[in-house]
Amino acid sequence: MPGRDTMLDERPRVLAAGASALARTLLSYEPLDPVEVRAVEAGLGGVLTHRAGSNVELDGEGLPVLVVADGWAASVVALEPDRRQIVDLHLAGDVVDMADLQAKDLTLTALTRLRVQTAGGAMARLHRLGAPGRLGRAWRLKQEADRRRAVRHIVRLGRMSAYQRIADFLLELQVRQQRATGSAAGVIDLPLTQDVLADHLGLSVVHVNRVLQQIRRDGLIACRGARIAVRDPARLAHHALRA
Amino acid sequence: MPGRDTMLDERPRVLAAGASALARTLLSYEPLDPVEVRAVEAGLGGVLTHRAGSNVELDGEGLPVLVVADGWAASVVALEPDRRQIVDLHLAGDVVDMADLQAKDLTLTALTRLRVQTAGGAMARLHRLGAPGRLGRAWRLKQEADRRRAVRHIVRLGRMSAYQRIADFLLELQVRQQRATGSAAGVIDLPLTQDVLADHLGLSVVHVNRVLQQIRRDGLIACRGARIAVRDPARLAHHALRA
DNA sequence: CGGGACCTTGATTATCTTCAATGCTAGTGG
DNA sequence: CCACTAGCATTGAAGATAATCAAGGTCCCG
Repeated sequence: MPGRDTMLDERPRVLAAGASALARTLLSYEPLDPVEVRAVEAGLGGVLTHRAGSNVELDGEGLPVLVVADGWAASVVALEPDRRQIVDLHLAGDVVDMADLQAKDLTLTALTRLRVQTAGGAMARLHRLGAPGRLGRAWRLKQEADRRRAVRHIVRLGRMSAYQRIADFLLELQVRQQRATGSAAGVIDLPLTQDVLADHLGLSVVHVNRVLQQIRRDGLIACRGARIAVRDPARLAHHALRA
Repeated sequence: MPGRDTMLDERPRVLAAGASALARTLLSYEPLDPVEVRAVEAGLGGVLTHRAGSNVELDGEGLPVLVVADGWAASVVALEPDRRQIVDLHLAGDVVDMADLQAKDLTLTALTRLRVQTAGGAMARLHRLGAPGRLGRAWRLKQEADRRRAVRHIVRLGRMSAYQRIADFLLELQVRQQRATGSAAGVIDLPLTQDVLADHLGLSVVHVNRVLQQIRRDGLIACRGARIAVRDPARLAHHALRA
């Protein structure tokens, strides 16, 4: 089968109007005026760039709140060598509270070239303590969405077949990317190895490979490099629930 | 092994008989003086009792923060009829933020006779926004522990065998119960049906049954009704990691 | 050209589910 | 007191799903 796949995909992402992924994400939850949007972007610190495969460490003393500007990161629990669980995937527009990563054996790893920004004091406070107003509400909605996502992932791991897990994961990803980068519906950017997918979805690489092929053969998706086209969203959603 | 140690002796190891499970739990994270303990208990509202099997609904308008006084509750995601995932188990001393349960198809169910208290305004604020002082710190530590527990559960579901899942779950439970009720080490109170266990651990009832027997036959635990005795904690812990 | 990272494939095996009974115990009403 | 039921634990047999093992294959890069 000519399934040609991934590799580092370093095209500069096309972001309309210069809006950051975080701002886009927040806007997708709550209408914000330009002043509030600027407040968000002004609240972000310098950009740190990490190579794919490197761990994001905290050199400073505080426990900053990070925002993913670009690229993919993962919260990883290492078990025996060659055995790990990717607890969560973080992509552009996501907020990562490093305080939650203090748990031993839980590390933040760059899966692709990764750019993160530290959230300044005001933003970190907004994140940890909440804030009134539309901005606070947008942020709160984002946090609630993340908690729902965690629940969804537990359901995936606990009660879904491999086919369902992958279908459901792709659907979730599509929505997330639409929110964060305003990407077109029906298109998913997935610059991850099947190995990473496997460790996130609790499956073996081989099985992920086979099931992905099955989903393609079923005409639900089509792959071209790191890009996935959702051919039949309705049927994909249907299979995520029962199949 | 009661190591005699001045630092340890400052911590109230033996708790007052009438202390609530919540107070006990918080004390297990941070030494609190009697005034602070009373503040916690004064911050709790009336007790609501639920029959086993009933759902905990919100009759009032607000989204209260609940504290489990007694019994077991579960956050349940219902899939098809006869298919569900128990996302989390709540036992005495646990704090349940009903705001997190607003997600559709996520309900709070009483697994046994259940008594819950609403956390009054001050306590709810402390929960949602944090607070300074030892009390705030204790609460924050409890919340962090809960987040670590969620991560641990994802690892269980994603990367552990049935044997490991059950062993690891029992170990976690033992520690939780020691914290909340000061129960003896090596004893677990588990008034849950194997059905519930299965839906929490992502397994079938039949398999839970067989694996439990295996663990018993291996001499790691012994069961007498709803009471489990941990016969060999070290080996149980070992099997939770690699078996 | 050789090596490395990743995807793909086939064969084999293990783990776990499903189906279908069978006990067991406690509660209920006659 | 005794069926009688309901809920739960247990068993066996059969089958499905997914893991593991072991190669190849492709593409890219130094």
